[in-house]
Amino acid sequence: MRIGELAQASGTTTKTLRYYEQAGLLPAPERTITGYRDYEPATLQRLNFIRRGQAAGLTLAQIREVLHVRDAGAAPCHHVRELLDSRVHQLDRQIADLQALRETVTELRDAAAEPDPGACDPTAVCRYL
Amino acid sequence: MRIGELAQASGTTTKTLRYYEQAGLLPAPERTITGYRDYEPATLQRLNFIRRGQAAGLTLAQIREVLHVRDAGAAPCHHVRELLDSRVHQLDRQIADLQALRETVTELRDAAAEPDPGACDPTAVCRYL
DNA sequence: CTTGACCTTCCACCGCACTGGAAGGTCAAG
DNA sequence: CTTGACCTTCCAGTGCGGTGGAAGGTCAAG
Repeated sequence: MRIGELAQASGTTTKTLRYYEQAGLLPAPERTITGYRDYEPATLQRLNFIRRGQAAGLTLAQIREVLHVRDAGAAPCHHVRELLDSRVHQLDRQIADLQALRETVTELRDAAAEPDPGACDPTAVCRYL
Repeated sequence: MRIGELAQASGTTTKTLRYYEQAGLLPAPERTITGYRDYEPATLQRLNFIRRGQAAGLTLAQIREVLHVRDAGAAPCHHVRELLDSRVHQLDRQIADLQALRETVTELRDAAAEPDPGACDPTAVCRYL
């Protein structure tokens, strides 16, 4: 299958597929006599895996590593579990940070909700931030 | 005050101060005869404002706009309130998204917690993701 | 007078995941 | 034979908030 077909089938673009190849996420496919990339249908599974990994918030570098474990013939289950686990912890930290920030910003906003411009110090920028 | 002093006083770097000037966050300061930047002490307030804005998760572009309103002689309170308000909504969305993602990733992780590599389809990448 | 810390400008680069565009080759339909 | 869709490579740019480094000028202390 040609790159355009694969792009359409996987819901991405030809640009992205070439980029993935260059980034080591997709193996270099066979070529036709005239140099066109000729993908195996199984590449679609690989792309779906990449998409699921991205949906879980993994980076392409992390996904690439899993794929390489797989390509080396090993089952990447353990590696995947570790990645997902550290991702959960990272999400917990991010959520907590954002919630704390939300508190702070809400307080600032409420203080600024009924602004009294006359009370502002003209030498300061804004007393509500 | 010279750029190094201001950097130290504000807890940033000379690089960043020059960058802020180029980015329109700091006005071009006076220069000494030999070309050194010579800042007014009030610049420190401005930098603190920038830092508070960043801490609230505002972008430099947003902060710059507030500063420009201020520089034009107006009180930016109203503008600041709108920014903070939209930031709160943005944070709410981000938090909700991350929480949903955390659910999904946790489920995937738990499914992978006791992996059974033998049950894996060797043609797929990993049945746990 | 020299040393070392400080300052200047300018240009390029970081990560991340692409995206755009130029210049040229290939293929199938009409 | 031409047209237009598709493909190739290569180089460069996006956004964000800086950071690194080179080449050169300035200043105060010893």
